[in-house]
Amino acid sequence: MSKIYNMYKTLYQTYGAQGWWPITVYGYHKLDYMFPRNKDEKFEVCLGSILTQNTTFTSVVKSLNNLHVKNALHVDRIERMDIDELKDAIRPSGYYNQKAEYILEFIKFYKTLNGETPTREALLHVKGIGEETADSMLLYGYNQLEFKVDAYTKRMLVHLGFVDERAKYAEIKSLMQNSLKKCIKDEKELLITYQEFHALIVEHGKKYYSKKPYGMGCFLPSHRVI
DNA sequence: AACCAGGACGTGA
DNA sequence: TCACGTCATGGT
Repeated sequence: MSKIYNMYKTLYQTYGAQGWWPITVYGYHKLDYMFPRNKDEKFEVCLGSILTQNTTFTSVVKSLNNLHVKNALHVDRIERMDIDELKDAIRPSGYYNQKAEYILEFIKFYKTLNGETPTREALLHVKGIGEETADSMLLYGYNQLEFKVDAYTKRMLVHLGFVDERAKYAEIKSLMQNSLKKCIKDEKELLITYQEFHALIVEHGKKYYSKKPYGMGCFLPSHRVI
Protein backbone atom coordinates (compact mmCIF):
# COMPACT_ATOMS: atom_id res chain seq x y z
CA MET A 1 0.00 0.00 0.00
CA SER A 2 2.58 2.54 1.10
CA LYS A 3 5.76 2.63 -0.92
CA ILE A 4 7.51 4.33 1.97
CA TYR A 5 6.52 1.56 4.38
CA ASN A 6 7.62 -1.05 1.87
CA MET A 7 10.92 0.77 1.63
CA TYR A 8 11.29 0.43 5.39
CA LYS A 9 10.50 -3.26 5.33
CA THR A 10 13.00 -3.87 2.55
CA LEU A 11 15.74 -2.02 4.42
CA TYR A 12 14.91 -3.85 7.65
CA GLN A 13 15.06 -7.22 5.92
CA THR A 14 18.36 -6.25 4.34
CA TYR A 15 20.23 -4.76 7.26
CA GLY A 16 18.31 -5.96 10.32
CA ALA A 17 17.59 -4.05 13.53
CA GLN A 18 20.00 -1.18 14.13
CA GLY A 19 19.20 -0.44 17.75
CA TRP A 20 19.69 3.31 17.61
CA TRP A 21 20.51 5.48 19.48
CA PRO A 22 23.74 3.64 20.41
CA ILE A 23 24.57 4.45 24.03
CA THR A 24 28.30 4.47 24.73
CA VAL A 25 28.27 4.30 28.49
CA TYR A 26 25.95 1.37 29.08
CA GLY A 27 26.98 -0.63 26.05
CA TYR A 28 27.63 0.43 22.49
CA HIS A 29 25.10 -0.84 19.96
CA LYS A 30 22.99 -2.64 22.46
CA LEU A 31 19.84 -3.79 20.74
CA ASP A 32 17.30 -3.40 23.50
CA TYR A 33 15.67 -0.03 23.35
CA MET A 34 15.25 0.58 27.05
CA PHE A 35 11.92 2.36 27.29
CA PRO A 36 12.03 4.86 28.74
CA ARG A 37 15.58 6.08 28.69
CA ASN A 38 17.01 7.13 32.02
CA LYS A 39 18.30 10.63 32.70
CA ASP A 40 21.92 9.91 31.84
CA GLU A 41 21.00 8.30 28.57
CA LYS A 42 18.80 11.20 27.53
CA PHE A 43 21.60 13.60 28.21
CA GLU A 44 24.10 11.46 26.33
CA VAL A 45 21.80 11.29 23.32
CA CYS A 46 21.42 15.06 23.33
CA LEU A 47 25.17 15.59 23.56
CA GLY A 48 25.75 13.02 20.84
CA SER A 49 23.17 14.70 18.65
CA ILE A 50 25.15 17.92 18.77
CA LEU A 51 28.52 16.24 18.38
CA THR A 52 27.46 14.16 15.38
CA GLN A 53 26.67 17.20 13.25
CA ASN A 54 28.43 16.66 9.93
CA THR A 55 30.65 13.94 11.39
CA THR A 56 30.77 10.17 11.68
CA PHE A 57 29.45 8.60 14.83
CA THR A 58 32.71 6.75 15.45
CA SER A 59 34.29 10.16 16.02
CA VAL A 60 31.48 11.04 18.38
CA VAL A 61 32.09 7.88 20.37
CA LYS A 62 35.68 8.99 20.92
CA SER A 63 34.52 12.35 22.19
CA LEU A 64 31.88 10.88 24.47
CA ASN A 65 34.39 8.41 25.80
CA ASN A 66 36.87 11.20 26.49
CA LEU A 67 34.19 12.85 28.60
CA HIS A 68 33.19 9.60 30.24
CA VAL A 69 36.67 8.70 31.45
CA LYS A 70 36.83 12.12 33.05
CA ASN A 71 33.51 11.29 34.70
CA ALA A 72 32.31 14.35 32.83
CA LEU A 73 29.30 12.96 31.03
CA HIS A 74 27.07 14.94 33.37
CA VAL A 75 25.45 18.33 33.23
CA ASP A 76 27.15 19.85 36.23
CA ARG A 77 30.60 18.49 35.41
CA ILE A 78 30.61 19.88 31.88
CA GLU A 79 29.31 23.19 33.09
CA ARG A 80 32.10 23.58 35.61
CA MET A 81 34.76 22.16 33.32
CA ASP A 82 37.37 24.46 31.86
CA ILE A 83 36.24 25.39 28.35
CA ASP A 84 39.57 24.32 26.87
CA GLU A 85 39.31 20.97 28.59
CA LEU A 86 35.87 20.50 27.06
CA LYS A 87 37.16 21.47 23.61
CA ASP A 88 40.02 19.06 23.97
CA ALA A 89 37.69 16.21 24.91
CA ILE A 90 35.40 16.74 21.94
CA ARG A 91 38.18 17.48 19.48
CA PRO A 92 37.86 14.14 17.63
CA SER A 93 34.42 15.03 16.31
CA GLY A 94 35.51 18.29 14.74
CA TYR A 95 34.23 21.88 14.94
CA TYR A 96 35.24 21.77 18.57
CA ASN A 97 35.05 25.51 19.11
CA GLN A 98 31.49 25.75 17.83
CA LYS A 99 30.33 22.53 19.38
CA ALA A 100 31.72 23.44 22.81
CA GLU A 101 29.68 26.62 22.65
CA TYR A 102 26.62 24.71 21.43
CA ILE A 103 26.92 22.20 24.24
CA LEU A 104 27.11 24.91 26.87
CA GLU A 105 24.13 26.68 25.31
CA PHE A 106 22.20 23.44 25.35
CA ILE A 107 23.09 22.73 28.97
CA LYS A 108 21.76 26.13 30.01
CA PHE A 109 18.48 25.21 28.35
CA TYR A 110 18.57 21.62 29.59
CA LYS A 111 18.72 22.72 33.22
CA THR A 112 15.54 24.75 32.85
CA LEU A 113 13.70 21.59 31.84
CA ASN A 114 13.97 19.92 35.25
CA GLY A 115 13.75 16.54 33.62
CA GLU A 116 10.75 17.40 31.48
CA THR A 117 10.63 16.73 27.76
CA PRO A 118 11.54 19.82 25.74
CA THR A 119 9.28 21.09 22.99
CA ARG A 120 10.65 21.09 19.48
CA GLU A 121 10.03 24.82 19.24
CA ALA A 122 12.05 25.52 22.36
CA LEU A 123 14.93 23.35 21.17
CA LEU A 124 15.08 25.25 17.90
CA HIS A 125 15.67 28.48 19.82
CA VAL A 126 18.88 27.07 21.30
CA LYS A 127 21.93 28.14 19.32
CA GLY A 128 23.43 25.15 17.58
CA ILE A 129 20.25 23.11 17.44
CA GLY A 130 18.67 23.01 14.01
CA GLU A 131 15.79 20.88 12.81
CA GLU A 132 17.71 17.66 12.45
CA THR A 133 19.47 17.91 15.79
CA ALA A 134 16.20 18.76 17.53
CA ASP A 135 14.46 15.77 16.00
CA SER A 136 17.44 13.60 16.83
CA MET A 137 17.19 14.53 20.51
CA LEU A 138 13.41 14.13 20.58
CA LEU A 139 13.21 10.89 18.64
CA TYR A 140 16.10 9.04 20.26
CA GLY A 141 16.48 10.76 23.61
CA TYR A 142 12.87 11.45 24.50
CA ASN A 143 11.04 8.83 22.42
CA GLN A 144 8.92 11.45 20.67
CA LEU A 145 7.27 10.83 17.31
CA GLU A 146 9.55 13.15 15.35
CA PHE A 147 11.07 11.63 12.23
CA LYS A 148 14.69 12.60 11.71
CA VAL A 149 15.59 13.71 8.21
CA ASP A 150 19.22 13.86 7.16
CA ALA A 151 21.22 14.34 3.98
CA TYR A 152 20.99 10.65 3.11
CA THR A 153 17.22 10.70 3.47
CA LYS A 154 16.88 13.55 1.05
CA ARG A 155 19.36 12.17 -1.47
CA MET A 156 17.61 8.83 -1.45
CA LEU A 157 14.10 10.23 -1.78
CA VAL A 158 15.22 12.59 -4.56
CA HIS A 159 16.95 9.78 -6.41
CA LEU A 160 13.94 7.50 -6.14
CA GLY A 161 11.60 10.25 -7.29
CA PHE A 162 9.61 10.79 -4.09
CA VAL A 163 10.50 14.44 -3.65
CA ASP A 164 11.90 17.32 -5.65
CA GLU A 165 15.51 18.41 -5.31
CA ARG A 166 14.45 21.65 -3.62
CA ALA A 167 12.22 19.89 -1.08
CA LYS A 168 12.70 21.35 2.38
CA TYR A 169 13.14 19.54 5.67
CA ALA A 170 9.50 19.85 6.75
CA GLU A 171 8.19 18.47 3.48
CA ILE A 172 10.34 15.36 3.65
CA LYS A 173 9.54 14.84 7.31
CA SER A 174 5.80 15.06 6.59
CA LEU A 175 6.06 12.59 3.75
CA MET A 176 7.73 10.03 5.96
CA GLN A 177 5.51 10.56 8.98
CA ASN A 178 2.22 10.61 7.09
CA SER A 179 3.11 7.50 5.14
CA LEU A 180 4.08 5.56 8.24
CA LYS A 181 1.19 6.78 10.38
CA LYS A 182 -1.28 5.39 7.87
CA CYS A 183 0.28 1.93 8.06
CA ILE A 184 1.14 1.64 11.76
CA LYS A 185 -1.56 2.22 14.36
CA ASP A 186 0.31 1.08 17.46
CA GLU A 187 2.21 4.05 18.86
CA LYS A 188 5.14 2.13 20.24
CA GLU A 189 5.61 0.27 17.00
CA LEU A 190 5.39 3.56 15.14
CA LEU A 191 8.06 5.07 17.35
CA ILE A 192 10.40 2.14 16.91
CA THR A 193 9.81 2.35 13.18
CA TYR A 194 10.80 6.03 13.15
CA GLN A 195 13.92 5.17 15.13
CA GLU A 196 14.90 2.18 13.05
CA PHE A 197 14.01 3.72 9.71
CA HIS A 198 16.38 6.63 10.05
CA ALA A 199 19.14 4.33 11.26
CA LEU A 200 18.54 2.01 8.32
CA ILE A 201 18.64 4.94 5.89
CA VAL A 202 22.03 5.93 7.25
CA GLU A 203 23.31 2.38 6.84
CA HIS A 204 21.92 2.22 3.33
CA GLY A 205 23.09 5.76 2.57
CA LYS A 206 26.67 4.98 3.50
CA LYS A 207 26.68 2.29 0.83
CA TYR A 208 24.79 3.92 -2.01
CA TYR A 209 24.37 7.63 -1.31
CA SER A 210 27.73 8.97 -0.21
CA LYS A 211 29.54 9.02 -3.53
CA LYS A 212 28.33 10.64 -6.72
CA PRO A 213 26.46 9.76 -8.73
CA TYR A 214 24.11 9.06 -5.84
CA GLY A 215 22.02 5.92 -5.89
CA MET A 216 24.34 3.74 -7.97
CA GLY A 217 23.46 0.17 -7.05
CA CYS A 218 20.51 1.15 -4.88
CA PHE A 219 18.01 -1.68 -5.10
CA LEU A 220 15.01 0.21 -3.72
CA PRO A 221 12.12 0.65 -6.18
CA SER A 222 11.67 4.04 -7.77
CA HIS A 223 8.50 6.01 -7.15
CA ARG A 224 8.34 7.06 -10.78
CA VAL A 225 5.84 5.34 -13.03
CA ILE A 226 7.53 3.88 -16.05
C1' DA B 1 45.33 14.40 -2.44
C1' DA B 2 40.69 15.37 -2.75
C1' DC B 3 36.48 14.31 -0.76
C1' DC B 4 33.01 13.36 2.65
C1' DA B 5 31.01 12.62 7.28
C1' DG B 6 24.19 10.77 11.01
C1' DG B 7 24.63 20.19 10.14
C1' DA B 8 24.12 24.89 11.79
C1' DC B 9 25.00 29.69 11.55
C1' DG B 10 26.11 34.25 9.52
C1' DT B 11 26.21 36.99 5.63
C1' DG B 12 24.89 39.33 1.41
C1' DA B 13 21.87 39.69 -2.41
C1' DT C 1 14.11 33.43 1.03
C1' DC C 2 18.42 31.41 -0.66
C1' DA C 3 22.95 30.40 -2.15
C1' DC C 4 27.43 30.43 -0.29
C1' DG C 5 31.38 30.54 2.97
C1' DT C 6 32.85 28.93 7.50
C1' DC C 7 33.66 25.76 11.07
C1' DA C 8 37.80 21.09 11.88
C1' DT C 9 39.05 16.37 12.78
C1' DG C 10 39.47 11.77 10.79
C1' DG C 11 38.93 8.14 7.50
C1' DT C 12 39.21 6.49 2.51
